[in-house]
This record gives sequence, structure tokens and C-alpha cells, in this order.
Amino acid sequence: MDALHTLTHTLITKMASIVSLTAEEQAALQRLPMQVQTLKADQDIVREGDRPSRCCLIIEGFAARYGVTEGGKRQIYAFHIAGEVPDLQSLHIETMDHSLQTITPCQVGFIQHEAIQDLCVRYPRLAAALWRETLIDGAIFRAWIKNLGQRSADAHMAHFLCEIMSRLNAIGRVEKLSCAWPFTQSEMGDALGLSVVHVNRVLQEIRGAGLITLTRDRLTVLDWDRLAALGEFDPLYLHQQPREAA
Amino acid sequence: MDALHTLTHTLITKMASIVSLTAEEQAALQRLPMQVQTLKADQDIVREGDRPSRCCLIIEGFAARYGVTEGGKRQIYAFHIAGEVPDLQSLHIETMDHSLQTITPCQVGFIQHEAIQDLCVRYPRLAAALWRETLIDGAIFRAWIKNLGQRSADAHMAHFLCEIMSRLNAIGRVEKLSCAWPFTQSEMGDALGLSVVHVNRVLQEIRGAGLITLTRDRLTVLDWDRLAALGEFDPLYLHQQPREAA
DNA sequence: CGAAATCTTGAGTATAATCAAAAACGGTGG
DNA sequence: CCACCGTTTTTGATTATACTCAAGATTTCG
Repeated sequence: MDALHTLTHTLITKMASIVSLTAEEQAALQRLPMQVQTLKADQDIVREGDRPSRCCLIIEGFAARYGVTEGGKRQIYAFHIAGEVPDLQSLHIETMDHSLQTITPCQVGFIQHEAIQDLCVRYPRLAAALWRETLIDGAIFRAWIKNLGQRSADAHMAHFLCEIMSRLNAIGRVEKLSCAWPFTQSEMGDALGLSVVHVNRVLQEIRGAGLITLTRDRLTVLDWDRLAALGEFDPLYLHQQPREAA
Repeated sequence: MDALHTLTHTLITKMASIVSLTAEEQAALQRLPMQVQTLKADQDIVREGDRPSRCCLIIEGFAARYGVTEGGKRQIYAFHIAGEVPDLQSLHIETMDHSLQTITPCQVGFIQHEAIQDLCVRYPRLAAALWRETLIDGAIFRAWIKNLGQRSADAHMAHFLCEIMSRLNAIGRVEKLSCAWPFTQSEMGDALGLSVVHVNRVLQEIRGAGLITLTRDRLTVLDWDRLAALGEFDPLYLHQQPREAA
């Protein structure tokens, strides 16, 4: 009971950051039946073509949504962090048009579609909050499109670094402009549409300019303002609740 | 009354293609108060930073959503056709993080957020259908990300041509693999992240290969299979109702 | 400790951007 | 109907950004 509470807590915190929950709504969320599972890194959770009957809440760890071209090249569409439900869309779109996998070891909770549907009919405010989440997803996609279409590799990278740190900050995972960094350069390349080699060179440039420190598992931003300026990063599109800047 | 019926008809047709409407739901849609307006080409409908109190249904014409970089470069995120509501997201996200403009002269209908909210609470199936629309929006964004990140300019262009024609086909605007084409090469460039010059060269290549005929205002596909193969076009992501292929 | 994955560096290449200017087109007003 | 203007399309030449290939260094993990 206590353990379960800790688990659903991830979701409640998230929802509470969107709408202020009534006691009843919070209780309904807590009652959501969830099957918890621990996954290794680089494991597919759902695949293109699947017709899932449940959604997946990330309790701990990082995940990525991606698609593959006929030539075998992978494009990552989004990274997901604790508290997010990366495949909420499967609630209303039967067939998956892309895949979802873990990036790090993850603890995930699976919730049956029916249970969420029930919740949505009974609590329209929760439905709206979930809908809103998927809309913010869309906003992030648009930001990525702008990065891919119009910005140079270094600006794109700077924007990406800012986005991840902002989102981690929103769930309290940033301390003194420093956060966990789970991505390999190859994964960053697949996300930014750049070759590994170029990712490496761009990162060295940004490091050399004194903007960041980046090791295999930790990112520290040394000069947020200049990094944000380089990436033209305006966090509006994340539509986060007010909280002091990262 | 008759004229109004014709107007809301666009929306009803659209919704009916997603869920089979009961008489009551159809009546509710028909009752939606809508302020109809005719707009010239290249007019902003909503702008980044706005906090709209209504959504915009495209009754006739083409529109585009876009953002602008600090350097003044425009990235188009999506094109919208008759029957679509390009700013549905404003229902749940207060501040616009991008702009919406007409591409051609348009007839649009504005519907107050409240009216849609009411509809959603009263008819959960309609709410789900609208939510689904925004999710398909997201699916199209992902397809664009894949195009931008992983495909060559000619494959990207081929995919784009296929997407537009497929979507027009779904609303019955394609006849013998031929449809209206409202986009300038400059607009295509802003959408595909290519310079106008390169758009021009890529189009000539695709024309030269005998895949399409493209004039200022009409696209005709001469060899759908080869065009789709070039663009690796798989219409799954559009999640359209079954209808014979374009 | 050893194997595999990841990161780094160098050299040559390709794709697409930029710059510049001419040709074609579309709409307007005389 | 035609002349004119602005926009759009087209062509050519040059440049830049990022890719590919290849190989060595380093880190991670079993």
C-alpha cells in the first residue's frame, strides 16, 4: 500500500502541476490499477504496428520514441522523463506509428486504457489535463522541427541541452545547473539528425566556449544565458508551471 | 439556416469520418455557434503570444502554422486544409507558441472555446474525436521530424507531395491523382527546411524522373508507386479511415 | 582483465546554402 | 487588350556545413 503510494505519486505530482487536484480527483488517481515493471536499458516497450491496450507511465528512468527509415536510420522524436506517459496517444489511436524504448534502466507502470477512459469520463478536468499533456508533446515536436529546419548544428544542440535541463528542472532533478545525462552521443545524433562525428565536434565547440561541462553521465551548464542565447531557447513552448528558472 | 448548414457541414463531415455520429451528436455539432469570416491570402489568424478565446475551423482554403527564428527565418510546422481546426490546442494551452496564417484566401469559422468545452463535457465521444485530431497532428509532426532528420531533399519532397495528396484525397479533393496545389516554392522551402533554389532543383529532378507534373496551381502524380517509394511514404501515420488509395 | 561500446581525431567528399541575375508568370490599371 | 510591376521560378557559379570513411584512444561492463 505504501509502496504503491510511492509509485502513483509520480503521476499525482505530475497532474497536480497541471491542475490543482481535488481530494476526490487525487483519490481517483491513487486508485488507478497499475502494473509496475522494471526494464533494462535499450528495451522496446511498444513497437510500430502494435495495438496496445494500456499506457505506460515512466516512474523512473529515461525513454525515447523513435522511428526507423528503410535505410535503417533511426530518428528519435522525443525523450521522456519520470512522470510522463509517452504513449498516451494509444488511448485514441489504435495502431502505433512509431516505437518506444528505454534509454536507461526504467521503472514503468502500465495502466489499462479502460481505466484511463473511465477516469476521463468521470473527471473531465483530469481528461483535460491529459489532453493538455499530449498537446505539449506536440509543442515540443514543433520546437524540434524548427531546430531541424532552420538552426545550425550548434544552435540546435544548445537548444536541446536547454530543453532537457528545463524539463528535468520542472520535476526537481536539477541542482545548481547540473543534472543527470543519460544520452550517448549516438543517441543525441539520432535525435538531432546529425552524425555521431558531428555531434562530437559540436559538443567540443560548446564545451570550448565555456558554456557547459558534459561527461558521460552528467551535464553542468556553466553559463545558462549564453547557452540559451546560442540555442535561441525560449521555454514558453514547454508550457510549464511557474518555477524559478533553471 | 440553409447557408449555416452548409458551413457546419465541413465540421460534421470531418467528425463523421472519425466516429459514427448519433443524431443527437450531429445536432449538437450543427448547433455550434460559429462566426464565419472570409480572409485574404497571407493573413495571420492568430499570432505567437496571443491568448485566443476561440478556435478556427477552415471551411475552405489552405492555412499554415509557423514560427520564426531570431534571424527571421520562417519554419512552417504544418499545412491545414478544409475541415481542420489548426488551433484546437488553444483549447487547453493558454498562450500560442506559434502563429497561424492563411496561404490562400480562406473561409474560416470561429467557435468560442466555451462552446467546445461544453460539447466535450456533454459528448465524451466528440471530445475523444477532437483529442484524436490533435494526436494525429502530432503524428504528422513526427513524420516531418523524420523527413528533416533522416531523409535526403528529394525523398523529403516526395514524402511531402504524397502527404498533401493523401490528405486532400481523404476529403474528396483528388481526381485521377490530380489536386489543387496552393504552395509557392518558397513556402515549400520553409516547410521542408530547404532553400528556394534547392526546392526548385529537387522539383525538376522529380519532374524529370516522370513522377509528377507540377504547375503553380496543380499537382498531378504520374507514378504514385514510384513517388511513394522515393519518399518512403506509408500513410499509416495519417490514421485515415479506409478509402481507396489515392 | 578483456571485449565491446563509445568517444575522438583526421582527411576527403557530398549535399545543400548562398549569391547573383535572368526569365517567366500573374495581376492591375490605363 | 496591352504594358507594366512585383512575385515567383529558373539557371549558373561558388561556398559552407555536415557526412563518410577510417583508425586510434578511452571508457564501460561482464
